[in-house]
Amino acid sequence: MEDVAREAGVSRALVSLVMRDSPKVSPAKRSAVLESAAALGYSPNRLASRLASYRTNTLGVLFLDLHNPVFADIYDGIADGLAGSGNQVMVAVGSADPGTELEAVRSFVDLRVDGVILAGYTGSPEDLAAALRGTPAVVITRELEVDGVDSVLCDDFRSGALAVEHLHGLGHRRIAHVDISEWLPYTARREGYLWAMRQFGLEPLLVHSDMTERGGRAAMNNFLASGAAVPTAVFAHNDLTAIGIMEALASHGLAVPDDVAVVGCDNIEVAASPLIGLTSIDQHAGELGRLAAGAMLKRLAGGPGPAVARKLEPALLVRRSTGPGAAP
Amino acid sequence: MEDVAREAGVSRALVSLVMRDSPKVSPAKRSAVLESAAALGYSPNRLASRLASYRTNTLGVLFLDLHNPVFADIYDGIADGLAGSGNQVMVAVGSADPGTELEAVRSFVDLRVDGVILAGYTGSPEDLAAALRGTPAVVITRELEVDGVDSVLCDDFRSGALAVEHLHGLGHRRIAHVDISEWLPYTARREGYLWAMRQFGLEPLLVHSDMTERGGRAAMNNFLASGAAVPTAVFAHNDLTAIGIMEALASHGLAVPDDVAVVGCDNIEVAASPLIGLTSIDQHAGELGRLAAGAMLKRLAGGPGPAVARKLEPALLVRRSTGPGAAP
DNA sequence: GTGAAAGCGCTAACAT
DNA sequence: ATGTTAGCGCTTTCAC
Repeated sequence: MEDVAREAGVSRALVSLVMRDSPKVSPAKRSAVLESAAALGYSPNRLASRLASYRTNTLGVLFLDLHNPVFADIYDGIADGLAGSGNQVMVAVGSADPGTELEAVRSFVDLRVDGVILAGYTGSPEDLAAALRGTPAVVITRELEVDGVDSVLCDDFRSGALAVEHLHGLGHRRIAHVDISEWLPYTARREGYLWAMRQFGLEPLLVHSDMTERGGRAAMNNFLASGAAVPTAVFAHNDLTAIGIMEALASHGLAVPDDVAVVGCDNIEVAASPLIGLTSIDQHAGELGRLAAGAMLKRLAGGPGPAVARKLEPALLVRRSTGPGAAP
Repeated sequence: MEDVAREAGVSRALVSLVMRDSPKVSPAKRSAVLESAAALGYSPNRLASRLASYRTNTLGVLFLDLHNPVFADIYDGIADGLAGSGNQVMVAVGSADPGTELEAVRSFVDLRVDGVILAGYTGSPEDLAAALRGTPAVVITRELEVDGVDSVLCDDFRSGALAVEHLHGLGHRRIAHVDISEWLPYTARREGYLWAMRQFGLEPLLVHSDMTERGGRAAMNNFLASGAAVPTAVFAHNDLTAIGIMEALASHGLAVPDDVAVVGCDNIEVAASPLIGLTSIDQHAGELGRLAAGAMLKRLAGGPGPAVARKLEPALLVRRSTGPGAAP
């Protein structure tokens, strides 16, 4: 920078201004600076500028899992919602390990990102608040009551109820739910399922799995091997699990939807594929990402304040997996 | 940091050493520092430490597309290969826009990451070299001749040839290839296909698409609507495209593999699903990620030098989409 | 093992 | 509009 300034015959401060295209610099000097910068192959060290300016114009986005395509949809929404705001996105990927996500958040905070967007967070509100140290955050898919942390989600309780209502309407009475791990803080879908089952006077049947295709397959295989009476319908926590369930059913010679109807959740792209035809409950992933970006921008502009939550209404999309012929 | 030092009754330098758990500090002082750091809620500003130390212990990873699950496999491989190396990963996502990936690389470089891993890069070698400014890089899925930039890939030419050989062996003679855009630098699969077709004295049939499920569907729909003679087999550039093709065939009442056999590339998880049963050519995505991480670690340790390329042998996985009954 | 001093490369008042 | 002067929070010699 020193060199560029000398080469262009100006001061370092002027170079700094040009690099951030400030309007308060004469066109002549500007082009002179730009020219010698190009000649010297200079580009500003952003670490230094961030350190000095206290502003990084960078948002950290944490994904729980790259394998679930719903996160790609969320990413697109975030990118769309941030477009033109001058903010950069830094992505981190969590993992099954519960400590990893907090580690990633801490890392974002140590890097002084302006805000953190969490697409899925499985830890406690207290741990998150501690890791954030006041950095604004938006959590997608979960409602957290932490100051400065907004929530954007789809009504999970309603999603669970919607699935049961749909299946009940088709005549199903033995409706199972393949859920996630018991200890995860995502309980609303299960509760919606349980609530609706009770409303209809039906006996709930809960099986736990791990949110993956493989997990869904294993859960259903285990169940079928157990010799227990097979339900006529299954509601899975997400589409990946639902697809795994369909695979297990197929490998046991059970037809979908005639023997067993299946409902998933998320409405990932492949669910709509004619090869799969999975009835699913759309969580509006793209819209959630867009809203999260909007909420973050608003908070960045508006300063601290109490948590704001935005909850979307889920939408049932009926496809072949609960289609005609599904009546038991 | 000042405060922590005072609180613990030591100098700032000592705090710095403790924070980087240097071995040259007495256990007593160490715990004293750690304690007061916890009490004061202190955590080091990594921007400052990076600026001062010239080492970020961070690698930038650029993905071309989050929607293709093959990148999740690559990510897992990278994370696995980097585990225990003390390096952090920063992810950025490119997009269709050719400028975006270079922008992301420049951003990584301005942030002074120690190295960049590109999972898919569609630009020119010169542009990449310019954007990197000497930062070490590893490109996955492509061979680039740039100093300091290593390549890790699967033999694409062989993949294309393998697909044709497999289909020819099944008795197919009218074998089409649904390719990517003509201007993209990924031409080897196509060339392998063309070479093998020539070897067998067959007439090639090329259609271009965009690497997505939707694109594959559209390409096949267009083709079927055109009234041209339908090939008995199709080799798609990747699995996503292949699945789209299968969807289009299904919606036109054509059976796979009896009317048309389909071969994909990548061997993504869903290809193996019994619901899809797509014959695919495994590119060893996880292994590519692991190798890329290893190459990066090696380069970080070994300094600059000429480009090194590592090429893996693809593996054909035969499934239902070219299974028995496929003979035309 | 510990402390003092000199930067890392930039931004942000302030004065001109 | 442009130059000057201090830092940002940490790491790093280098003496003690």
